[in-house]
Amino acid sequence: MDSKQSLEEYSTTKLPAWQVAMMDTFVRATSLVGLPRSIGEIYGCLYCNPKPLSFDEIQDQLGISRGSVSGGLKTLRQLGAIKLHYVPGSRKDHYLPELSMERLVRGFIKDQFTPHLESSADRLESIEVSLTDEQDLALRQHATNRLNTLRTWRRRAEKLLPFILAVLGGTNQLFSRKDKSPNKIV
Amino acid sequence: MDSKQSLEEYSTTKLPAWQVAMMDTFVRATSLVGLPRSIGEIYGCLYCNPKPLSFDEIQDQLGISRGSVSGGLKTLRQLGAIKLHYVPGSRKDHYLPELSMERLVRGFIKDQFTPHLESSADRLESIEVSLTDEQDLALRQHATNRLNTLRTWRRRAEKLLPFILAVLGGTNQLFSRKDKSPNKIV
DNA sequence: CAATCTGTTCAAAAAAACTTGAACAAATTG
DNA sequence: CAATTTGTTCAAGTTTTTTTGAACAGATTG
Repeated sequence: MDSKQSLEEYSTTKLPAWQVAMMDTFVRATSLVGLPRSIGEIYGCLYCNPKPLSFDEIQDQLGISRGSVSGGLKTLRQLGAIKLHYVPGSRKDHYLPELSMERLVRGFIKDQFTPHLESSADRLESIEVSLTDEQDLALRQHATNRLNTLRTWRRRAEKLLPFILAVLGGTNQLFSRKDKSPNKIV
Repeated sequence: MDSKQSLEEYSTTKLPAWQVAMMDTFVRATSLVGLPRSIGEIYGCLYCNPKPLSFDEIQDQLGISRGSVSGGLKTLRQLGAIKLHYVPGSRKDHYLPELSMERLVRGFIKDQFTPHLESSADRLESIEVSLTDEQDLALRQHATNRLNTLRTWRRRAEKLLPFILAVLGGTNQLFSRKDKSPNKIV
């Protein structure tokens, strides 16, 4: 029996064309937002398969290294883009893709954008401080103006995020507001 | 006279701390969206200076190569993030930063996102075609479902863009709609 | 038209990002 | 508890991206 044949062989089962094309879509999307190719491949792989896949099945389908699979799954978990799925009788972890666009985007934003936005608030304040060193008064005034513009930009970016999620989630709750001008945005 | 001293010397005038910090903000922002550091530096440099800068002044302040300045200015022009500013009496090009957040974002989206969105529509159709090769009917059905999900995602992403620009531009025109349900979005 | 000025191009160097796989750790099995 | 299974880590290797600077092209000047 081929029992002890656990060298993955050259594995990499040939995938159907539609799956390759679909995975390509995800690879493009992930590199568009600055994530490595392997992450797009892994998510795409899960997205195409009707059943949850294990670590080994993923590595097998993609033909990439164990290290890449491990790291990719870790990132995807952190982004909330995949979910652990318990499979009775198997010791291995199995994964399913998150299919809600809103949750996918929310995870991405929370992980990749929000931290930057927050730290930038601090950084702008520290610029304000170092501005007191500037001796040239006109220049200092100019810099102050620019700093205020930056603050405005940052505030707007912050306000934008809930909108994006609302539009993507299709919740249509954009208009519930606490203030008195329910039809004004910004 | 020191007339023929046109070797930039070690140039790189020491910049004030606030300018360095402000440029740092832009460098972070540009790498967040996947543009090279030098582009953030150049834009930041223009952003901090009260007067239009020439090629040489930029290179001087930043201490980077002529090639990088040339390439960076080219990209920034293409994104609409800087504007040529004619300076009487000088043969050199001078640049000013675009200061409208809406225009900055619009340029970026138009250049980096829209093309992808458009080509993806075609690509999804070609997946539909290659799907006819799939013999396993259940699998084919599954793939069809997933493909439809992708189409929905793509449509939503497309709808999102005008919203983003509207929020950032502060035009408050989000609610002018042609149909009869003026309070429903998506 | 030779010399200079302004800016671009592109091959090669440097830096950054990604992937690999062998060594490791932890849990489970027999 | 030795052997196996499952997955992680991380140094080294590979690939991709960015930067550099010398050669070039086109204007302008004297």
